[in-house]
Amino acid sequence: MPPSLKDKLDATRRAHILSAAAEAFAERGFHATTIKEIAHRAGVADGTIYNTFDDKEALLLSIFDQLQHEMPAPALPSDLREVDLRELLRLFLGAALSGLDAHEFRLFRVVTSEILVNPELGERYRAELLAPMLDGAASLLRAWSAAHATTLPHLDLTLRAVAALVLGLAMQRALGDEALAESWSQLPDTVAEMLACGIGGADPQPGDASTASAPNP
Amino acid sequence: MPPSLKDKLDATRRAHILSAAAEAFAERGFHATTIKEIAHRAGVADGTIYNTFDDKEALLLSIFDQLQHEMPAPALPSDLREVDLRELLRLFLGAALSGLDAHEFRLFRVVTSEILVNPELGERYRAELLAPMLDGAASLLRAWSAAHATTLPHLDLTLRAVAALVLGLAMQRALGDEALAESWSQLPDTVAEMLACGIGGADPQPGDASTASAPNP
Amino acid sequence: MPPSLKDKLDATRRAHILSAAAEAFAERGFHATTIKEIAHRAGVADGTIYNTFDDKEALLLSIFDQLQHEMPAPALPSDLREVDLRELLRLFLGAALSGLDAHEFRLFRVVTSEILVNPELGERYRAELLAPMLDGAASLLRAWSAAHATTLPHLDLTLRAVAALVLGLAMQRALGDEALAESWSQLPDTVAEMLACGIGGADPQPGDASTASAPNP
Amino acid sequence: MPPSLKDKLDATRRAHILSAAAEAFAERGFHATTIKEIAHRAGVADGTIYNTFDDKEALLLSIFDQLQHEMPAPALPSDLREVDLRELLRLFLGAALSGLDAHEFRLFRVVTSEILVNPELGERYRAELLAPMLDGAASLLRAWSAAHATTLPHLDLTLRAVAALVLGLAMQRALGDEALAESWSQLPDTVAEMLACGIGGADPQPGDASTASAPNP
DNA sequence: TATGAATGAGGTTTCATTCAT
DNA sequence: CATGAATGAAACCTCATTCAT
Repeated sequence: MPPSLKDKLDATRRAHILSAAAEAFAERGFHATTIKEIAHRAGVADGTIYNTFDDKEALLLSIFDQLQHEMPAPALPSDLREVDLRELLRLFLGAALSGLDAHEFRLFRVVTSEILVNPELGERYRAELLAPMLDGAASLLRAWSAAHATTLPHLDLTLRAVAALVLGLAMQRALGDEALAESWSQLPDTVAEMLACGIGGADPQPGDASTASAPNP
Repeated sequence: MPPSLKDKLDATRRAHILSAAAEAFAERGFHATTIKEIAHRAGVADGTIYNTFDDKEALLLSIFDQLQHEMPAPALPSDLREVDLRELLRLFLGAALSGLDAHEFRLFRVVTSEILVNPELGERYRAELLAPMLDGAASLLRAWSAAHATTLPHLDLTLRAVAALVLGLAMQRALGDEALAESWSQLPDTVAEMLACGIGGADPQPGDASTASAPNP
Repeated sequence: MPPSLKDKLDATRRAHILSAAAEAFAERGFHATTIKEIAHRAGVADGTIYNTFDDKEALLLSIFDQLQHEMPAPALPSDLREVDLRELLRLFLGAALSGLDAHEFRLFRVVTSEILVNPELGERYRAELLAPMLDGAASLLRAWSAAHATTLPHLDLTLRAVAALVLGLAMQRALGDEALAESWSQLPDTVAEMLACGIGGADPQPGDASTASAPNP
Repeated sequence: MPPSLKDKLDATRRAHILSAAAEAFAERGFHATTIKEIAHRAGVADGTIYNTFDDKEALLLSIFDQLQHEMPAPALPSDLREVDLRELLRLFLGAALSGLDAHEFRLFRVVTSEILVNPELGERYRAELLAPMLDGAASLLRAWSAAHATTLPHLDLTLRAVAALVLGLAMQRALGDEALAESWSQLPDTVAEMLACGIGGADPQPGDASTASAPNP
């Protein structure tokens, strides 16, 4: 059965209110934002919000869902043998960091802030975002290892370190680090190099034979 | 002039209340914790808290101050030529991660949560914790580079990546990652290796100073 | 555009709450009256009051506004040559004193009490009540002087003295002077005579032998 | 038994605290002034005040007492035949108005404000200040009437009108009327003339009793 | 007697949520 | 289904007063 008109109206209303809520939360934080303010931004009455959402907290959870679904997946080649480790990391980091960038970190800030303090949201964050990401990355790395007939030591910690990099960079930027903001788009490349080759390691990318790469001879 | 009795009593009372507040905040978050609850935990009346602290927010700021002052500095050798990059990173990460560990991440969680949403606290965090840490690390790395007659590319980004690792690992652990909790004490070593030599890089430990450089002899 | 239903409901609610507040203030004074008590008297919840009024102080200011708008103006003949000074004063005092009487001095007491101590209200009192009254009286007396081809010395002080009489009589009555309460309606006449003719001065109203005066037969 | 040292110390302490309270009340009003502030101004601890005064309200009552005792009595000639009505009024008004002036109306404001709203204080004001003043003035006027072999009509209302003038002028000045402030010292004379001779009446001074009367022959 | 920290009742105000219209 | 006024619990904070030192 295709979505009825009612369904479509519902979805539109939902999205409309959610967007108003997101804006408000982003500007003033979750606790400082009142339902009245969200309703005003959305151009509806206070009560109307409660027809669509159970709670003020439900708004935050929905925003969280949205964030989660909008997270882009890295665009990987079908044959992992085509990419070296550095490239793999670059693609992975690129997807993660650009996903955050899209929202200008405003929502990241609000959601992260609540995650740390609201057990329910915290658990969902771990179960629905962090764990799948780590799992995905884990199988990706394993597949890559297999394709390249090599082994990566400390796989678990490595994964967490990569996730930590993403989280930590996002936090620093969310806190107003301007240097990061400016070089955000170059980060995947630079950080991938650093991770793949070690700090101070390897000459930069172009025509570099020494690195882990030695891509497609 | 030595601290008078009054000073000592003041300090004790302060610490007592602050500790109650920290506990309460850690358990329930800043916003969900009421003054009444803190007072109850501290075994004093509501009003008593206001004899020592201006505000509920002042409690949080004081906890922040405490965290800041308790942060250990890395124990470095006087001659940087004695350590290779990996060891340097290990010492640095060790200090940072153990500093966080001491508080079981409860306060880290509360403070970080507010940092993201409270502009005043956010700015202080950046100015008083993050920036000094980055600056300290920057001069450390520069001194090390000089001592080893080498150059580290992307110094700024490298620093931020290291800070990101610390922050990001702390966040993951604060969110309940048990694997991280268990291997927390080994992290400095493993992550330092990873950073110095690259993922999948270099053989473990063996007192290798040349490290990541010359990866494929 | 005629007042909408909403406007009318708003006005009714406003008046209802204001009346409860006025009663409560009148009985217990501004500071001793709690919002809870006003709400109880009005038969609404505490919060409801804040939908209509910003503040506890806003209630007082609104009562003040009401007092101000309800002040009656003296009913003067179109041709001032028709009245002598005594009659002019009588009409003026009559308007002022009956205006106060209407409220049984309960509100006068509360408002006056705060006026003396609350700079904002004090200033408004002076600018919106006292000054216009003095100005109005001043032009009235000037017009009367012109119409009667005479001059009144000390015009400013005279005006202030008349205002003082009104204020002072109101205060004494507000403080519970029963003699004043009983003879309130005769005050305009008697005081006008006193002012126009001097204490112990002049025969009663023209051609009237009956009055109390007839001093030294 | 002469006052012991203890009595003297007590009195000094009392006066000291009272003066601090008066200052504070005058600046900020009774309700806005805290015991802490009074104690600070007096250079003592909060608790010390309670060794001398029962209550915060007792401070106000004591200030009231002080005001009352400091009120100067008019300096009358022993033989009332020497003064005409105008001079009598001048002396009376002079005493009352200069008594108020001495305190710059600051205390008048605070005390009056509370009088209107605090039943106990209101009653004391009427019984201890207003009534004696009216009684004194009444017997004075009666004595004067007898001495001059004349009768004053409306004696009660006249008295209240005179008291009203004093109160009302004080209130206007307390509310910031600058014209009044400037001409304060001339008021007794001008107002006495006005009262004795009628508004617009009589030529200045010369002991003229015929006055304003006979305005329209 | 002076001190001033502790007390805790009580005040104002906010705001998520409900529900009659 | 939208509305938005009403609700009232609950929060933060103040401050007169007490009392151990």
